Amino acid sequence: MKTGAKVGISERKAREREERGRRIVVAARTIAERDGWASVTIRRLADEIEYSQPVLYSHFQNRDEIVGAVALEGFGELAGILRAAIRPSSTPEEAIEGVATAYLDFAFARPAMYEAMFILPTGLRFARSDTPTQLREGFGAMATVIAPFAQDVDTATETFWAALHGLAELERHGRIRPAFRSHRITLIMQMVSGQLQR
Amino acid sequence: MKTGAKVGISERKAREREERGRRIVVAARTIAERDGWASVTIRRLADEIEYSQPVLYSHFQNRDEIVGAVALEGFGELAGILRAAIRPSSTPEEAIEGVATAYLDFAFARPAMYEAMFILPTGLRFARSDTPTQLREGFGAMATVIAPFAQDVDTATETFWAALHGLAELERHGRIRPAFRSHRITLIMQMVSGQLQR
DNA sequence: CATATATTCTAGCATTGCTAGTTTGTCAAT
DNA sequence: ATTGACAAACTAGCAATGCTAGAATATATG
Repeated sequence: MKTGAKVGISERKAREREERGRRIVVAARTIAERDGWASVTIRRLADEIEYSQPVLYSHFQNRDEIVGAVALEGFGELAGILRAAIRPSSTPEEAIEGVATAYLDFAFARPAMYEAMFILPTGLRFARSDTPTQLREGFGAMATVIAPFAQDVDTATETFWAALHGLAELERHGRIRPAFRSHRITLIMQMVSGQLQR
Repeated sequence: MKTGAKVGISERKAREREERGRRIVVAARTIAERDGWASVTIRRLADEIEYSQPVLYSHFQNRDEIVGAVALEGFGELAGILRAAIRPSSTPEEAIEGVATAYLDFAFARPAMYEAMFILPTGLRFARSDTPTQLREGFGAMATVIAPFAQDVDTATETFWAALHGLAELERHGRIRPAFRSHRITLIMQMVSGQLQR
C-alpha cells in the first residue's frame, strides 16, 4: 500500500524534494547577486540544479515566486541586521542613527537582494493574516527605535521606513549624491528626535 | 545638390520625422497608462504609428530610450505641479505640506508615469552637465520650500525628496497603510519644520 | 533617363517564460 | 518474475519579446 510499512521512503523523498527546492532558491540568489536578476532564467536555474525546466514549476508557480522566495530570505536577514544594530548601551538618538545606517548598508551591500525585496514583482503579501513573520520583524526593529520619539508609533515607523527606502532607491539610481549619505542620515536622526538645528 | 534650392523639402521631412517621433512617445505613454509598461512592446508601438518595427530604432536606440522619453515628460509635468503647489499666501509649513501632498498625488494618479521616472531603466543621466532642465526643476521646487528650514539646502532637499519617494513606493507596493497617508505627510511636515510634538 | 542615396519593409534570429504530451522510473498486487 | 497503475522527469515546442540583416522601394541628383 502507499502508506505502508516503509513510511521512511516517502519521508526521504519529501526531504530530497525540499532540498531541491532550497537549491533552486540558493542558485537564484547566487546568480542574481553575481550577474543581476535578468540573468536568473528558468533555463539557467535548471542547468544549475541539473534538472529539466518543468521541474522548477513543481516547486514554484512561476519565476516571480522564486524571486519572492529569495526576497523572503532577505527580509529575515534584514530584520536580524536591524535588531543587531540596536546596542543596549546606545542612547535613543544613537539607536535611530544605528538602525538607519545599518538599513542603508544592507541596501547597498546587497543590491540584488534589495531589488527582490522592494522592486521586483514577487507575489509576497504584506499586511495580511498570512504574512510571514520575516516581513514583520524588520518593521518591529524600526518601531523599537522610533517608539521613544513618537505618539503614533506605527505611523511614525512607516514614515521612518519610507525615508530610508527613498534614500536607498534615489542613491542607487544616482539621483542624489553618495558622498552626502551620512549627512542625510544625521538629518533624519535629528528630525525624528526633534533636535533639528536651524 | 543636397542642400540646394528646395531646402523646404528637407525641412518638411525633418518636421514630419520629428512629428513621428512624438507620436511614438505619445503612444508609449498612452499604452503604459492604460495597460502597463509590459504592454508597451515595439510591435504594438509600430502598429500604433502605422510603420514597421525597425523605424522605431531610427528614433530611439532601444526600448529603454522610449521609456526615458516618456519619463522626461513626466519630470517636466511634476516640476510644474510642484511649483503650482506653492501658494504665495501659504506659510512655510503649509508650503511643505502642499508640495508633499502634490508629489504623492502625482505619484498615485500617474503610477505608470512615476514608474518610468523612478523604477524602470531609462538611460536618463542625472547630476551631469548635460542633464535636461526637467530633471532639475522638480528638485528646485522642493528646495524652495525646504530652504527656510535648512542650513544645507541641497542635502535637506535630497532627504525630503527621499522621504516622499519612499512613501510613494511603499504605499504603491502595499507595504504601508493607505489610510494613514495624510498622517505621514503631517509627520514629515512637522519634522522638517522642527515642530514635532511628542 | 540613369544612378546614387535615403527610407522603409520583410523576414528572421536568439532568447524568454511556460506547458502539453511522452517517456522513464517506482512499487504494490498478482 | 510480471503486470499494471501511478508518480516523476524529460523532450519538444509554443507564443512573445527586443532587435537586426538584407532586400525592396521611394526619392533626389547627375
